[in-house]
Amino acid sequence: MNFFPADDKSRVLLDSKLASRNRSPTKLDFNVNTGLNLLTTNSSSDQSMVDDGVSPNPEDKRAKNERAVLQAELERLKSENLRLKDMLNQVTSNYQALQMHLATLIQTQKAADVADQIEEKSASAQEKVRHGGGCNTNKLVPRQFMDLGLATNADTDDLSMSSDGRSGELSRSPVTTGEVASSKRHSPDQASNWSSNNNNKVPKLGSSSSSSSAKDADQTESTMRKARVSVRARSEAPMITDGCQWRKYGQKMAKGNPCPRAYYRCTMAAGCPVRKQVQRCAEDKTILITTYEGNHNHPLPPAAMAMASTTSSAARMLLSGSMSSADGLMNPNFLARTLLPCSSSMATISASAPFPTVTLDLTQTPNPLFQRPAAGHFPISFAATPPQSFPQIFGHALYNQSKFSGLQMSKDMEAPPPPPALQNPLADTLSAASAAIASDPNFIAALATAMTSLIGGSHHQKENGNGNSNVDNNTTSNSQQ
DNA sequence: CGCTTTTGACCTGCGC
DNA sequence: GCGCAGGTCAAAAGCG
Repeated sequence: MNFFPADDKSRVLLDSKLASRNRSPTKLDFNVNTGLNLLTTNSSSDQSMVDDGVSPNPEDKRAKNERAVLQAELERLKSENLRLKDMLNQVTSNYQALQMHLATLIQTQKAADVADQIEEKSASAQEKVRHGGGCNTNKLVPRQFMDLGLATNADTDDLSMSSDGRSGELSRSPVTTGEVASSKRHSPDQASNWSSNNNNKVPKLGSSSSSSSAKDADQTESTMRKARVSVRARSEAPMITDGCQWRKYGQKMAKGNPCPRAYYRCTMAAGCPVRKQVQRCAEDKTILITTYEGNHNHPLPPAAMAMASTTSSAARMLLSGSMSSADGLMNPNFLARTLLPCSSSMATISASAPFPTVTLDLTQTPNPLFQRPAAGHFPISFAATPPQSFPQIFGHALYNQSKFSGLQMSKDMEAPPPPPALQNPLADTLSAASAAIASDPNFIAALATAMTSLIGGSHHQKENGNGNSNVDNNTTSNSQQ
């Protein structure tokens, strides 16, 4: 007997094609049952036969038919769901593979750059050691580390020790450090002067005469320039909210700009060296230019981490690049390759300014990172770096860098080995991007949307600008800019 | 009363 | 040496 005419056979084939592998036994059972209980498992094509009025119990048959229809629909949806899942998995795997490949390419390129820089530097150091003599030689070697962008903490700790012997004071040393690093005005002795300025305005000239090596250090320091990070953002507010507490300590009319420039100092901790300048753009007064300088010497609230870390990272990278060259001047190519690849449309570096300055321009397209993913720039892979990983990176508080970077120098890297230097540019670019997010609410919204669509909502952690990539620092880290 | 802001004076570096 | 410009100080004023 053939209970399965052509219709049922074709349906079995169709079902077997749609069903997943592990569901085939069920499907088989289903089909067998269908064969044995023709009325209950008929598809809609059998409806006319079922409803021909011959059946003794039409209501029961109708219910069974409905059930059969629903089951068929369910099976269809299941198979479609599986198919979509397979597609999603394939797309995801392809996406991840591409990201890995891209990251590898970027890091390879940066590794080559960093290797070149280090090679040049070590050659220069060896040259100096060979030709240098006397007490200066001893100073030169650690200087080389600093020239690679290392924190000036060790140096300044020494200086603060020599000047007032109170370097252990947390609120003191960082201040000194922050100012020493580079202010063209404050040489290290002046830095200690700065730290005591609140009490005594008379410069401590005596402290600078402690030794000739200190003078050499002063001269060298005077050639260093303080890195700054400038953020341009459209804002009607007098100041962008970056999570920190600021106290205004001055205001000046700057040349070429009708808008006054305001000077703020971080008041979250006594002696925090971080300052910022806020000024509206002369050309477009809706653009607020905020320039950050220095590193915080205290723990930061999450809301402040993004901007603080960004300024720190960007400035550190700037110094790292600038110090890489033999004469301490900037190496724009290096910087361009490390910072700009990710965000050339929003970040610029000014080497001609009094201070080396990284400018993050958030006034352009709110999200160049996502709008131009294939423009040849590293798209700051938020997706490659899953959102939940940001807080991990983020966890390295600036406070810690500034606190330990000096020790890393003086104690020959007893701290856990920092990530390879080549990873820092990546981290820094992430930082820069996170800062961008932090300061632009529209960007945050765009990012949230993009991430939701990219990650499929599996990662719901909001960045809100807190994403930070202040990867634990580079041996060449300059925790105090 | 304590903190913040304002604002004129002062300091420093740089170019001429 | 002088003037300019950027940056900072600190007394006075404002504010909650």
